[in-house]
Amino acid sequence: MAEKVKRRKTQAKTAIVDILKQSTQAMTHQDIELALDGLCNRVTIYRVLDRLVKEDLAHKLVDVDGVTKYLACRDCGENHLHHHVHFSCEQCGELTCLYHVVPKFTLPEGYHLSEVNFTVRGGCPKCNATFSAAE
Amino acid sequence: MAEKVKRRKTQAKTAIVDILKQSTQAMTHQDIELALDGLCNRVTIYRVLDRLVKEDLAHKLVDVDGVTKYLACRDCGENHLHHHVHFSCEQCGELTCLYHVVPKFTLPEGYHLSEVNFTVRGGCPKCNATFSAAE
DNA sequence: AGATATTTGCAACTCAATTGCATTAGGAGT
DNA sequence: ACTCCTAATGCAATTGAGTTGCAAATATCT
Repeated sequence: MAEKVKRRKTQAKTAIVDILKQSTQAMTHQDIELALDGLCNRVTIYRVLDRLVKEDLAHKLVDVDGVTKYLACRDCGENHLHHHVHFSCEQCGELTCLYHVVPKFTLPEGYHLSEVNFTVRGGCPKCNATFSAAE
Repeated sequence: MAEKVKRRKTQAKTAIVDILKQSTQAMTHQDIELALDGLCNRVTIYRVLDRLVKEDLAHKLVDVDGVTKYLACRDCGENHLHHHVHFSCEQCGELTCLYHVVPKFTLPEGYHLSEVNFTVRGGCPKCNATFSAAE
């Protein structure tokens, strides 16, 4: 489990980290590719993202519809866990972290927990507002 | 939103429903294809599964690693919601429903909830037992 | 600057899932 | 049982996300 490889600070990595940090929502590989505007190859993006996840600089998470998205790590505790709820809006498609919404539950005897993925789908405040207005 | 189409009871559909009902865990398309043993085409399986989900006879859910799986509907309330926790075992890969584990949480003002996907990853009792024994 | 291991680009590939279209087969009405 | 209509199926081709092998480029250390 020990990190053996010496990571390098490359153009692609720096750019991708910047893009992720600037986004308030989780981004798909495609989103990132678009934002990079040809700075590097598609494959490189995949590889950089993998590395970022390994280095605990980003989270990889899967939306309710199976789309994988990436998110810059922000004040994740020591354990790098995402115990809070992820909200996926049906209208605008945004996937955001509700950092302060942490569900309470207890697993039955015999289960051991290592990772959690809580995703809630529905309408976000922004879309609900325009939706109500249109009615 | 009204169902316009007249659904038909076909060989493929009956077989797939049976297979799903007999399984205690969520199944991938591949699992089902294997169980069907050539009874119908791959594409038909996809289409039948889509129909089953539309008819509220099955749930489609995505594992933490992005693998989509299907599950027969069992005593789902009127709303067909899966508010309970899904447990995904890291060792054996099984995805099971913990029907009695329902997390408590409250969304902030302005959010509207329509669907929920709670997946917890870790070790299931069966695997934890063998794991401990091996140590 | 030179050595070395990491990172990148490219092309080819895998795998899940979808689509168009012609054919088959439920099932409702006669 | 026969006919008709439409849903459902099979097949082949396609899409799209993600991966892999390998040679070339480049970051980092001395």
